[in-house]
Amino acid sequence: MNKFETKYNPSEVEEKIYKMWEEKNYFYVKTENTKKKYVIVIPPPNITGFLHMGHALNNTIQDILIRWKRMQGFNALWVPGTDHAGIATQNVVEKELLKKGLTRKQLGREKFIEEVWKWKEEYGSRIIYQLKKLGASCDWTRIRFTMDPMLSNAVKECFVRLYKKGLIYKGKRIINWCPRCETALSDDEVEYEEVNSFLYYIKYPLLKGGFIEVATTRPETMLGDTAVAVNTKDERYKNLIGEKVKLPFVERIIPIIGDEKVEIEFGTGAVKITPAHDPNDFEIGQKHNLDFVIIMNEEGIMNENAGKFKGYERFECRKLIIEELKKLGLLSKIEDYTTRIGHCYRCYTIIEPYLSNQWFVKMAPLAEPAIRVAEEGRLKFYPERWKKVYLHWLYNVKDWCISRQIWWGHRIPVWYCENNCPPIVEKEEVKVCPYCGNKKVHQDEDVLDTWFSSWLWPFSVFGWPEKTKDLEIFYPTDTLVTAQEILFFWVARMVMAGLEFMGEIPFENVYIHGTVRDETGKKMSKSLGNVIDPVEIINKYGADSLRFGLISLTAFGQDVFLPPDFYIKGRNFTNKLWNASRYIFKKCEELNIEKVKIKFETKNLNFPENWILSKLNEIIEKTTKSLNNFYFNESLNNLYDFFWHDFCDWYLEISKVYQDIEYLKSAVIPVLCKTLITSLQLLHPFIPFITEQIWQNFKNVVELNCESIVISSWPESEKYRDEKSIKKFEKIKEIIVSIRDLKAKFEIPLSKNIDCYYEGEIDKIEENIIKKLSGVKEIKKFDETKIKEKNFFVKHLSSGRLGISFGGIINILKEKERKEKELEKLNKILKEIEKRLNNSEFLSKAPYEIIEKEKKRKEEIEEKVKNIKKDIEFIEKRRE
RNA sequence: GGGCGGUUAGCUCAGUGGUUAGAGCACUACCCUUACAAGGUAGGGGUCGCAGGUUCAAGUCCUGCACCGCCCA
Repeated sequence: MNKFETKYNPSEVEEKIYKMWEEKNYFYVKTENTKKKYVIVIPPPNITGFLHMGHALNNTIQDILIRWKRMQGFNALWVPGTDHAGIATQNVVEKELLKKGLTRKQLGREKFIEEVWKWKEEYGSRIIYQLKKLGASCDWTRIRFTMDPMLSNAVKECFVRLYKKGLIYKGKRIINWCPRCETALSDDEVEYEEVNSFLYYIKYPLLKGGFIEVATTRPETMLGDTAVAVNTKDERYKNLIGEKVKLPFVERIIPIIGDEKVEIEFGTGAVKITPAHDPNDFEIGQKHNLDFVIIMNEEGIMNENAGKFKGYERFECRKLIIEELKKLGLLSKIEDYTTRIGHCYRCYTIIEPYLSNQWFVKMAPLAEPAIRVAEEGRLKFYPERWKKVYLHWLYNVKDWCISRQIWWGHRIPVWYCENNCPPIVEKEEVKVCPYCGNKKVHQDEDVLDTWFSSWLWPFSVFGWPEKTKDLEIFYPTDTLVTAQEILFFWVARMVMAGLEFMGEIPFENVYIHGTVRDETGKKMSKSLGNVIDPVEIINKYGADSLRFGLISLTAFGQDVFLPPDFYIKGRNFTNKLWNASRYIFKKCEELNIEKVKIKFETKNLNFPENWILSKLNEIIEKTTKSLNNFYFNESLNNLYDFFWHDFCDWYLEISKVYQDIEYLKSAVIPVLCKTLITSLQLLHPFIPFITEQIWQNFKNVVELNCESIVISSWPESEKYRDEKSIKKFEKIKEIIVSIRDLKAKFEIPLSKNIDCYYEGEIDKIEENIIKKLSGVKEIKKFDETKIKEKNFFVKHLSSGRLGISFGGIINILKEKERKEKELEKLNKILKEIEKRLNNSEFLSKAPYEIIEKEKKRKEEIEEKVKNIKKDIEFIEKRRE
């Protein structure tokens, strides 16, 4: 027989077990249609990333689903992969280069991209290996990267198709520009933050003499003003519409225009219009045919249009302008003002609204079907409230800016001919202009937004646009597990792409889990220094402890505030699981049973066996039900209670009572093993490593018919419930707890065997159990004459009087107080029940079962009250 | 400004209208009982944010308010 280590060593076991799983290929899924499939595609982590708590939660949930479905007999496929994360990765590599004193521009495009690939090969899979540490049961043979040739092909195909459909266009628009990354960003990639700023009131000289005063938060943009606008209805300014203003510094003559979009209440009611540096002004500029003057370069440095301010950085320029305006007497006042400022989501630099020629996806036609599938309920959200958020975004969706002025990413598949022919949009490289035959063609310099590849993920991973077998069998996928942060970036766009290119939603269920925060509710971030590193926890306490803690604390779709010691519950539980298993294992060995059968008849079993088997069936049903509803914490916490309390505290202890070797061999050991093995299976999706290790240890002892728990069958309820045994168990439980309670009150150690006296009927089995579990030498027939003895104490139970002789001293006053408190509480409840039962409306409106329940409750509580009164009476007599 | 979530034990959180509102950690007392001291036994600790309302019945549903957090404009 194999050995069962005394101590469970997670770090050692977990590594070994994961290796075994990989060697056995359990996570590999054949491309075949013979079984029902269940597919999840991973939200591909960024190649620059390290595993953090958010990933840990996200991937644990996916692993639970996949392991559970695999055990249920599904062809359960979890596709892993990573995302090339254009801007983020480029930033990281640029920083590395800077250490060597190099910039990407010095290196040139080709060399730089080589460097990024090198970096990717070296570090880009870190996070994937960390997922293995977590226990993620992905099919690693299907690992994908958004820049793999296959996925790049999908990106090109998508671009070309949308272009030909007229859904991709190039246009001069105001976009969000990051002057540090030197690229355009989509609206979703901008993070807004409220800041305390100032509102500057500036006097603009009128050509005819006098001034018009405008208010702005960004005075430096005045250099690019091409109009001043007032509301057409604003009586103060009506007569000024059509007049001219001479712009200070650049001396441009600009008109005063009227537009109903101008807010009369804001500032002075007159606003400066900078069409090349503000989205609202851009619209007004287009409408009124204004000039568009760009005043800074791509790095945020003022250009020649800024006149004497050329060469100054934008915020430095602001300071200078204010100084100059003051000197000229044109700055009338500065007010405090809170405003929201956009920041780059990758480097947090303040975004510059910037007029630029970029590629866009026309979103409205794509959004329409994506709206419909959610409205019709074909696409389901868990929790459902996210549906509203998703729809709101889609109802108001704006065109998506997809070109990025960086080098790392999918280069835009568009070529331009020197002869000003129309753009050539092709998947393959274009060498000759198809319009004029000119060989002088060049490809667009820009690359595509990373999300332009991610939105194809659920089918690009299977080889789309090729009609692969994988694509046919595994698309659409089943469940997407993600965090709320990328609902728009990613989820909504995947739905659009899925419907557009595959004609079907990419997944049926979207489970959105909460954000992991620290214990004060802040997001975990390196800069705040409040991160709990999951890898560190895994190394110290094991992935199972980490997973247990995370899942147990994360309620359905709720954010979780993680205390630093959140893993303790899991660590303690795995310890318990290990030791209970070890005990059962040793018992099997001791009894020298060839191989324990865990399939057996429930006839001829005693009540404790029937009771725990009834409980086992109950927990199977509960767990499956909770998992079906994505109630992960509920299922895990129920399993915890069942295993620790019902099984270990009660059944396992009861099993130690039996002396009858035959019954032990034929009933007790099989019941122990069956309950343990089934529990392991139910727990396996949550804590895969330890359950597998125990399974392996038991393989030679119990008839398991399966070499690994990973591929064992999910337990099915046998619908077994033995009410008589449950009642019997409740009876002895009351007796045992009462004796323990009395012993505690008298400060008698539980281990010290005493005699007790009991009035009710008990059989031999019950008697033995009570004796062992409450530390009683003998249970004697209740003796009336004993009551008068000074060291005899009585408690009134529902099944009869219980008495013990004691040697110590009880604080009888305190005990009486406690009883009276309990009595008071029960009386209060009793009154409420009586009130309810006397209420004719309750009797006529409440369901029958509830009324019956209340009646039963009343009887039970009355019984308890009666017994407590007797207890009090007894204590009072004793005092005399 | 619009929307969403939260407010339950000292802390972190469960609680899907119907028993006396639960768990883990922390706390108190006793116990090294041959699976487990990362344990066992027994316990203490709550006007469920506030104010109304609906209902036979509200921690749970509705309205308002307060505070915390998030999203969108």
